[in-house]
Amino acid sequence: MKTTQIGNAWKGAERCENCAIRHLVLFSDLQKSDFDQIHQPIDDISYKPGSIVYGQSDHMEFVYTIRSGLVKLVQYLPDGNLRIVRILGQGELLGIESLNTQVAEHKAITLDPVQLCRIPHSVITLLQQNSPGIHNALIARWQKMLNMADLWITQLSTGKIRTRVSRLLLLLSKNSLDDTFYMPTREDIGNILGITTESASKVTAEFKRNGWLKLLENNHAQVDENKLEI
Amino acid sequence: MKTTQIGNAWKGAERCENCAIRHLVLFSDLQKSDFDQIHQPIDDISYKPGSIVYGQSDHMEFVYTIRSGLVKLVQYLPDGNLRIVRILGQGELLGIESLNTQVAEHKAITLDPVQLCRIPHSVITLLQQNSPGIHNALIARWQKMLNMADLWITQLSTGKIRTRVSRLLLLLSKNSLDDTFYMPTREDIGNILGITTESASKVTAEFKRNGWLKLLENNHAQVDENKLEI
DNA sequence: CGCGCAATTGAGTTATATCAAATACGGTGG
DNA sequence: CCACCGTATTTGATATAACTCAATTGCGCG
Repeated sequence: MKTTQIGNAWKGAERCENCAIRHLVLFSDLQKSDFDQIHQPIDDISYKPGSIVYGQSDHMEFVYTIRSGLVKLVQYLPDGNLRIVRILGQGELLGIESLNTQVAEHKAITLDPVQLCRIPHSVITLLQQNSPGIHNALIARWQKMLNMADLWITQLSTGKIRTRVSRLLLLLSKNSLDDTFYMPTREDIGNILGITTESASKVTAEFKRNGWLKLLENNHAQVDENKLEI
Repeated sequence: MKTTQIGNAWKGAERCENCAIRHLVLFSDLQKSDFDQIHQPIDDISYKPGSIVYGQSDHMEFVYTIRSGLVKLVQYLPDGNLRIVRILGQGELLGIESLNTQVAEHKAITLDPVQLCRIPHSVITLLQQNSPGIHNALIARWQKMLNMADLWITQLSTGKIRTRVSRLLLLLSKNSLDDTFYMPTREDIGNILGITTESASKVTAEFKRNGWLKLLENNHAQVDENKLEI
């Protein structure tokens, strides 16, 4: 299942300092001297779509920065049902909650090809003691996660199905760099919105017939932002 | 509306140090010397039920610790609809997001008689610079909020109405100190679960008929935890 | 080219919303 | 203390939305 290809592992964080997306990640505020403190290896790992990064209730010794790709966070209900509670993208942090509890609150599954940096908890702990800048970066991620959770409640769990699918597609579209975006499977759409796969399919098929939604290759899609109802 | 009775205002934080619920609040880890840094007044304010502590998008210069009572956080949708995204109780922090953005993400309304400590942002900022212990306290609150948000998504926005009402009542019951709990209005239950007031009423009325839910005076209630389906 | 999974579609059922009316309740003033 | 008023809650009948189940089609991959 977890078909990870361990790429460039290296000691310490020499390359973090020159990382192409450093401005987007946790270490954006750090100084040269801060990086010198880091002696544990920070690995750069590639995942195929559908890989499990970690499971709910897993004991965690790492957090993960998303370099590229999308990851869904899934939570299971006592009755076996599940709900996708967030989708995280570039620059966001996986397993942030485990920094305090050592335990993962969610199952994290990649949606498309994903590259992650795996950061040992001990690195974060060390930086927290010596590099005050890290605090704001962590808080910012907590805040973004909470905003997204609230959005999930108000926009994606409220109202008629057609409205909610619209909101989801618009959200995916806006968060994308170009005018196309990753189109989740109908099953995932169902688990994001708390509806059945069939209902998700009926609405997306209708949007396609109306020409408001166009499916492209590679699980991507494009929407007409003016036609979709909010 | 906002009928606040400003109670004991005082300079600095002499009384914070000896606060009866200090172990529950943001300042639990602070030392004597930390309190000496605080020179802005931290006011203790009482609110009647239904008072607006602050509005969505308000410019914020304070955060609020809940000394007692319950506060609902409400968010409005573009179409005027609303959803209650959280209910906060003793020891929790209102307006935590405004520490970074200066703007409130929610409207905060008291459910029952509430006592809050109003803490200027500047106090938190100061402590963040000089008293590292405050960071963990803040992170812990972010984490608790996020856990609650996820619970709202998975437990309270997923499944049939009867199940969701059950989960809500059980949740309220478990979070209560004694075996009774604050019973929200049917309208609030609707806005918590994303259902209509009538549906909320029909289910709660049914629970009452079955003897699984007993209404007490003072908007309190009691449930038979074994009978309510999860 | 065919296989297997994902997506779509349709018919029938069930759950929930809607609309309207009746009842219960709490607080206020006499 | 009681009657009254306004609001919250309950209830019922009906309309609509969503789910369920089953069958079919479409699509990517070997």
